[in-house]
Amino acid sequence: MNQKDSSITMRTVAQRAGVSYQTVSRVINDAAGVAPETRTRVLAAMRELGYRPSLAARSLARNRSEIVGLVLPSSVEAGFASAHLLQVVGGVDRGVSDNDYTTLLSSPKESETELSAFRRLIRQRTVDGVLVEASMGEEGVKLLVEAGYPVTVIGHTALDVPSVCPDDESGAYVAMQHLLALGHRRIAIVTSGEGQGLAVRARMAGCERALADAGLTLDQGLVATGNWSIASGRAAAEGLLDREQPPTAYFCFNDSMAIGVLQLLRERGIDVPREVSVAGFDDTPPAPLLTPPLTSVRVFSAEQGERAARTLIGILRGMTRPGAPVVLPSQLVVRGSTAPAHPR
Amino acid sequence: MNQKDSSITMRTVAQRAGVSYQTVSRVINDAAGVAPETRTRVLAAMRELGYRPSLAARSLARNRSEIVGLVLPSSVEAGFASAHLLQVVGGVDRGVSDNDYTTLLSSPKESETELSAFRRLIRQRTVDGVLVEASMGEEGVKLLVEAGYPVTVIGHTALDVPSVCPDDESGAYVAMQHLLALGHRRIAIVTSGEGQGLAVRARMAGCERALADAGLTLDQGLVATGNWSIASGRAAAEGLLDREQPPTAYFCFNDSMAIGVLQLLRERGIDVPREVSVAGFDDTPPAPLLTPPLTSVRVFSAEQGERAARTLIGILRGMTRPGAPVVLPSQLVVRGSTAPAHPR
DNA sequence: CTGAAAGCGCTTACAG
DNA sequence: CTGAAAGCGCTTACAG
Repeated sequence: MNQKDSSITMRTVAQRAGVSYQTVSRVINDAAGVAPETRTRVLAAMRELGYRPSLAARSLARNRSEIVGLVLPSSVEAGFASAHLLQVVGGVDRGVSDNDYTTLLSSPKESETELSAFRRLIRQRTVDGVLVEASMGEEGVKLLVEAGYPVTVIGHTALDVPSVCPDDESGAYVAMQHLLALGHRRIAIVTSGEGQGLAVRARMAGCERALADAGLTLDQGLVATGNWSIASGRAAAEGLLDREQPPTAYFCFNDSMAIGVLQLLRERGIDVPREVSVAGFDDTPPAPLLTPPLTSVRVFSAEQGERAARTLIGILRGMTRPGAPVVLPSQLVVRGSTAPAHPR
Repeated sequence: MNQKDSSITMRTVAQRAGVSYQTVSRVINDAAGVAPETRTRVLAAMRELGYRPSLAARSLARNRSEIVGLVLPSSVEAGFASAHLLQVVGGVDRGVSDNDYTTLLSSPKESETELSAFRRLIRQRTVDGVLVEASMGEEGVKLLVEAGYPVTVIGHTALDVPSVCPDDESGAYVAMQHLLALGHRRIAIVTSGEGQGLAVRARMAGCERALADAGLTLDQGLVATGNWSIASGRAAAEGLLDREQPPTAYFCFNDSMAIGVLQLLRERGIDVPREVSVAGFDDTPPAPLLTPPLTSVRVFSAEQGERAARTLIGILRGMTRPGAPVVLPSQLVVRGSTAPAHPR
């Protein structure tokens, strides 16, 4: 039997319960003013018939769908980011479905610009609001806002829309403090010039605060700029090793660049962590598997997604006012790649 | 201006174009029998007004939504699988949106059973068909089929539903052949007893075929059974090392177990690949980063998702008959963890 | 080739 | 507390 298009509608239920179908609607929507006895009868009829309301009809009548869009970068070249993105997806879906909403996916087609994912969502008119992963950029967010959609960003944004982001500043602060506490004084910072500008700035601020707390200031000569890739981490290390006084520790703003640093140090015969310490950021799945296992800053991606979903739905329901960014704590995971500074 | 609930409906467009709104409908649906001149006028009106049809209304009237569901395991503990799953998501979304469908996500809430993801989808009645990732199991697929939904499985299934799966048999065959060609004769196989039964069987069959081609047969004493985890890989290696004639190579049915094997061999001071070779399966992101980089069998997850999406939509459109499983080729990626057998 | 009618399955005021 | 009416924005036969 094909239950799917079984024409068990509100009418069927109403007949069986001996009421009008409007009353069935009331029961479904928990509207006040239904006699308890009637309600019971209707609920029984619904159960017996296996009635399931049509979302399409409901959406049409109410002018909302209880579906939220989720815009993500295309996964094709996600690489390491995959763990983060998938956690975000999982967290979002949890937050969304716990609130009896549903998640509609939208990522850009390869053949099109990144904005296509946003345009498709707008064109379809099927979602009530949209969650946007920060690396999708801000143009699309603007389009959504102009089109009248409530939006929540998962990650950092400079726009005036609600967002849920990790505490990059204190994550970097704690990592830097860790290296300082191990006695390191020449700590290289491997940052990136591409994308994620706000996160980079926050991390840098955390570094400077830790240095300041230790009575030090940032030595620009120890700052190298990569592009998040392993290769750029290698290049950064290569440049820094040429210094008269090479660093005794490297703090990289993501794990990939830390991996590049580790690779180059190994090739140069420099032992980590005995001679030099290395720390990363993001705590990606490979981190614990490297040789040595990588000390890194963990961000809670699933929690970010879930909080963002709850925030958005709160706004959709008129229960929350859009407010300041929600900042979730990050956490330093200490592993074998960091150790006390080599006594000179 | 809030474009979202702008009441630009078919009526508005019709007025502007000076036709009835049914004619607008015809134009939108590319129905035959509209005067070219009229069509042009309607299209112009649509563009000028920025008209976007309501998916909800259309779904209600046509009794289909052009939305497909995607059921995935919850990502909370996905770990390495995350790369595979995210690739699947990306591939699915590509295949789906290229066909002007949309992807609705459904993964089980933590608090509920795995079946909840399926039940929610069925209850909501909002999708036309469903894509199911194989690790979700077969119970849910049965529920969907009973409820009348066309289903396509991404991965292996014993059920009689369309599916798209990797060629595990030939992947394992090629990996085994690679080890044999390197001169290995005592090759341990580290398999798993949990889940993925069909994939395991296919991989085992591939191993046996490679052995047979080399005039050998499978030595059951060299088969160890883990549970996909790193720890179980370690345990497997530990057991095998105790043999009088320990293996000279390990072929593990996933990368995690291969990582466990690598870890244990290192602790025992056994050099990979000089003394012993190790190969994995799945080619997860950490594989190239290990010490030594891991030889592994790559499966094309994004392609699986995309093909599955196209298959399902073909069926929904009545253009494809559900047929035999689509089998996508796998590929051996040779890296530093495999080398010629140590001459005795 | 185009218009008028009926209906998809709900919700939302409006009476009573 | 419950029913009858109108409408959400489309599609689908049915006339002409």
